[in-house]
Amino acid sequence: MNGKHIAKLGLVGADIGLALTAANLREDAGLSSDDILSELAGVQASPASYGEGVYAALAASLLARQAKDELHAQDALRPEPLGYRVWGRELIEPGALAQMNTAMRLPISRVGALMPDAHVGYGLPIGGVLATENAVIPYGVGVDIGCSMRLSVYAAPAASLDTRGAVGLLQKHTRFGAGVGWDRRERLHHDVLDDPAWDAQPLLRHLHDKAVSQLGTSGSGNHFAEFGTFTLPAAQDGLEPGIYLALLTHSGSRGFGAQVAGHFTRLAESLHPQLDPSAKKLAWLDLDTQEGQDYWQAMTLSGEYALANHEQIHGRMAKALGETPALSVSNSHNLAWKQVVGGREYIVHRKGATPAASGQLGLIPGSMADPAYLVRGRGQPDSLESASHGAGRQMGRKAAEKAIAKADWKAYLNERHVTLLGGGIDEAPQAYKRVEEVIAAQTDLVEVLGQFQPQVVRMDAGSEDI
DNA sequence: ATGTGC
Repeated sequence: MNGKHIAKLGLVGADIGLALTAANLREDAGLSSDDILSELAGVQASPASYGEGVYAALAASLLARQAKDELHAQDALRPEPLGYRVWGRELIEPGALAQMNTAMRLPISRVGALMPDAHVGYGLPIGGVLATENAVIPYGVGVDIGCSMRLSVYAAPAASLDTRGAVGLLQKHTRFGAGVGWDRRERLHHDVLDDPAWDAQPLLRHLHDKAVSQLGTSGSGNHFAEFGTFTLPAAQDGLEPGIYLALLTHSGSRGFGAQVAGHFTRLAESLHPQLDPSAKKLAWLDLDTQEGQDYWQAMTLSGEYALANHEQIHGRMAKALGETPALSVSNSHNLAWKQVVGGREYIVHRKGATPAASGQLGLIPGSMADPAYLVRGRGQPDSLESASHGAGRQMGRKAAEKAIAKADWKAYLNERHVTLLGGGIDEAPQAYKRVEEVIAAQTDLVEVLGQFQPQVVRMDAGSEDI
C-alpha cells in the first residue's frame, strides 16, 4: 500500500497523507490492499457516514474540500460577459470596459450598462450600472455611499450676489476636508440622526457620533459647493424662463458611509473566498442573508444621511441669503435601488450614474469651471433608466498633477471668471472629459432643461493651493 | 471617497 495506489483513487493534497495513515492502521488490522482500497472508495463516496473511526480525519477533510468546491462553483464567473450597451464608447478608457466586462461575468449579474463618463474605479467602474438578482455588491455602490447632488435656484437675479458675498457665505456656511466636522456649537439637528436604524447594528451605533459632527459638511476630493448662474430657457415647475442665482453642491455620506462601505466589502470578500481574483472587489452579499439585510439598511441610512448633508448646506445658505429656493432638485448617484427591469425585480447598482426614469429630474456637473446641467430622464430601458453622473475623469489624480500646467489651470478659471476657494490641480477642468461631449453622447437618456455656470467654487484645499 | 492601509 503506497501513495500511488491512493492517488489512483483521485485523492489530492493532504487527503493522500490522511488516507495513507488510515490504510496503514487497516493493514495492521490484517486487511488486504484490495479491501482497504474498497473501504477508501466508500469513504470518498460518502464521507458524511464516516464521522468516527480510522477514516474520520480523511472524511472531515473530504467534506471540507467538497464544501469549498461547491462555494467555488457557486461563485464561478461566466466564461463570457453578458452583453451590455455602452454610451459614448469613444470617450471611455479600455480599463473601464474591462472592469464592466468582469462585472457582467458575475453569476448574479443580469443586465448592465456603461455611461459616457465611465472611468476605472474599485470593482465596478465609475459610470457603471449593474442589475443583479437578489444580491448587492458593496463596491457596486462605491466607497462614498449616497454621494449626491443638490441644486437650489433662487428667484433672484444672478447679479444679486457679488463674488465677495459668495466667498463669505461659502466660508461661513460650508466645511471641507477629510475628518472635518462642525464644532459642537455650530451643529444643527436633522431628523436623520433620530432614525431607529442607528440602533439596529453595533457598527451604526458606533458611527453615530461621527455622523452627528459631520452632518452638513462637504468632505474632500471632487466634492464642492458653488454659487453660479442658472439659465432656464423654458418654464419649469412654476419657474419662469430666466437667468437666476443658484447654489449647487456635491457631497456624500462622509466618514460614516466610508466606514460602512469598508466594513461590508470586507465582509463580502470574506464570504466569497473562492471568487476569481479579478472579481474580488465585486464580492456581493445575498439579500436573503443577515449580512445582506444589514448592508441594505446601512446603505439606505447612508443615502439618507448624504441627502441630509445637502439639505443642511442649502438650509444654512437660504437662511443667510434670506431666500427660499424657487426650484430645488437633488439626486443620489452612488446607490443601489430595487427596480423592476423587464418585469422582474432586480437590484440596480448605480456607481456614478444618475437615475433617469421618464420625467425624473437630475443634475450632471462638469467641473469646477464647466457647466452643470439640469436634466430630465427619458426612461431609456437599456440604460436601466440611467445617465452619466458628471463629465468623468479623463486622467487620474497623479497623472493630472504631472500633465496639467498650473498656468493653464488658472487661465481656464480666469477665462470663465471663476473664483476658486481651495481645490487642487487634480480637480482641474483639464483632468475631466469635456462635459459637452458627455452630454451629447446621451441625448437619448436625458433631455437638458437648464444650465448652471459656476462662479464662486469651494472645494477641499487638498495637496495643492491656488 | 476616507484622517485610511491585505
